[in-house]
Amino acid sequence: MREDLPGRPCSVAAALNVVGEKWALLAIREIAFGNKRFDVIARNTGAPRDRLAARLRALEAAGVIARTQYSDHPPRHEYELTQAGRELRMVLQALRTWGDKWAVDSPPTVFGHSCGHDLDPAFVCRHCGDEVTSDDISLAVVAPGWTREGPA
Amino acid sequence: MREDLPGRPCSVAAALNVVGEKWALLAIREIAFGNKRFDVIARNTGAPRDRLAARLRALEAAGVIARTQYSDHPPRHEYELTQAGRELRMVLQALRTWGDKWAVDSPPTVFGHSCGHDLDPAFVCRHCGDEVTSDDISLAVVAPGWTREGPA
DNA sequence: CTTAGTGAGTTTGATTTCGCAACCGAGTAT
DNA sequence: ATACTCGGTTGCGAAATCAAACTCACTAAG
Repeated sequence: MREDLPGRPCSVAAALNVVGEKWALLAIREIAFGNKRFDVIARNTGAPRDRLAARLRALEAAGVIARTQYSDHPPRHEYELTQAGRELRMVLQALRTWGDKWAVDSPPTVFGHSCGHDLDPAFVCRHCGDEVTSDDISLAVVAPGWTREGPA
Repeated sequence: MREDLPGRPCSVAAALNVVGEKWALLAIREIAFGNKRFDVIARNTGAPRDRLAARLRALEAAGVIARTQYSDHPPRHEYELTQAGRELRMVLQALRTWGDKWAVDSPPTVFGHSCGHDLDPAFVCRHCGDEVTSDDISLAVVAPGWTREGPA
């Protein structure tokens, strides 16, 4: 996982290196819904079977999903999210929130929160408790390799 | 933007249809940092110049970025985020949070919130006020085309 | 005035990835 | 005996990606 990425050192780039390939996040979406089987994941994502097989292997190697055998003869596997994979659901939720607003006519799904209501998530700053909108985030501290205008 | 996607109707898929291609989100990251110029974006993302040119055009067509001319001879443009693009910063933040934890050794950047502290964002349910973890989200209502196990 | 440099791409040609359809092997159902 | 399911793999053409070089229009330096 320490392959040197081009561009600046960046957690976004590193994350995309894991889940940025085609179909990866949709496969994770399906597994997050509890669809553990290859055929169902393939149908629901629309991914070509060969690509899906390759993605699932890569995601397993990256530690995002786990493949467990549920039958010996014939060998049959099912997929589940690891802790890292479960936490990717927040990424899916952010994409869904954006997509609901900007990429579809009307939201095709509504999610519920464990409190009983429909999920209407807000980003909140843990320090001040206020909602964080995308306009009041700013870059504060950077590691070597970072500058505002970028390395020469 | 109403191209029929394979798989289920889904805002995540629709969002990825806009920003899921390679380099798209990293280009948006750079523009969000205020880097408006082609060369800087290319350097900081590491994207090949032709791919970057293609992405920027697609993102402009999708309404995520705006290209404005700041010089006539020679024609020179600069890129800015539209409102849709600014709201994608929440997606970047979700990816960054995940990447900080699971895809890098130590976070290469720290962001600040306008309250003055380092940004430590939490997802909170607007109804109950409690923090939403990825484990207490569940699918509640679905549009036609959705089932748990998926369409035949 | 000649030479070098910058900015924003485009072109070229090789490499990778994708997508589709067919096939396969081991089992189960009819 | 035949068909069907599941979880893939194989082959192959099409599309996307990549790195490097090239272009065009201008600006700065000597």
